[in-house]
Amino acid sequence: MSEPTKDAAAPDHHNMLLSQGFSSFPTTATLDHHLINYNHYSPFMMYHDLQNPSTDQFDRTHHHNPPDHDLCSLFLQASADYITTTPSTPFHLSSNNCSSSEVAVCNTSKNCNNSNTEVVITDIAAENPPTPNSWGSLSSPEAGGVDEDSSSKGKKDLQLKVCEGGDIGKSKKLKAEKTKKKEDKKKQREARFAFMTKSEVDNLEDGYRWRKYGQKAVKNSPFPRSYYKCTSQKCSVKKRIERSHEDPLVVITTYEGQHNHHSPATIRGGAAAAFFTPSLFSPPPPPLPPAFPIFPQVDLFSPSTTTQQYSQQQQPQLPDHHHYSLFPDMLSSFLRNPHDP
DNA sequence: CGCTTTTGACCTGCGC
DNA sequence: GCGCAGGTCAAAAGCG
Repeated sequence: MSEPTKDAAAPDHHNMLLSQGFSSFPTTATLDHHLINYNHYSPFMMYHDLQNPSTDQFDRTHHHNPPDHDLCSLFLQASADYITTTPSTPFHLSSNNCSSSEVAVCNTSKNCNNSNTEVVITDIAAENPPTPNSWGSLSSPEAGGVDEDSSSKGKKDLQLKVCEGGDIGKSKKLKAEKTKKKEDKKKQREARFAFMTKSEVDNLEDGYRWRKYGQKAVKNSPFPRSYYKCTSQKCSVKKRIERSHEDPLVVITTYEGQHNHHSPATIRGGAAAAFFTPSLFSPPPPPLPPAFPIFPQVDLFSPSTTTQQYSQQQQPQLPDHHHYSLFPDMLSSFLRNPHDP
């Protein structure tokens, strides 16, 4: 997981969570073609293998408790910081396992001060995230980027050629070209992150201002999906909010793209300031329970440093990509154990 | 009055 | 080509 870069004045949501007893972990990876989801912040490192639901190790004992909405929002703000300021994702994902409408299931449980919050971040399609230099020119029609219409028109032309071609070899070649074009188009899509949050409130405050531009009924779900755009000029970030049909208490928030500006709440000290209220930061959090045995609780940025040291060392810097490259191997080694016969 | 939400129409991709 | 589902647009309505 990366450390967001911040202004001196900006609240440090990441460290606020760390001070609450949450530790930082990467989000998602694939292992043996299985999509594995990790907690973003959690005192417990838990996971769920999508293709082996029997390995579900979620702590469901606190689900009846009312969720702590402030904490949910803090998660979202920290995650939004991450999305806004992280120039690259930790590792590539197999987004094929997860369609735009499917969000992988994984839970994080925290039982602290009678609050129970479950937040999950799933990097759905981060195959070709923009670099920091490209933040101002994200590929979207609104930002004057790649025109989706023209690419789809080209695709139609290609389909026509495939139909007209009598030569099998040529047809195969064209089909391959078609597939490649499809993949290229997928790569052009903005990075997407899905958050699953246990909450009675659909639209949790995440520090940014959004304008709703659509709502659609979702197949096989009684709950509609809402579409939002960031109201900031030249920012093409979108988010979708829907409730899980499997668990109506779970809100699935999917962010697409990266903000090219800071959170208005951060600047105004509005919503973010609420997180400094005594309800969250006084009295100090109780000691952490032991980490989940299979997944040692480590700070992946600097395993030997404390949270405080970590923030002092890392805060002013951009995320170091070398750290990310360590994650897949490290986590794969963690994750293999539960599946071993 | 300006901004946001609602909602039906429209567009696009995909499978058959 | 057709139907379906997801996503977006844009006019109208709602709200502070």
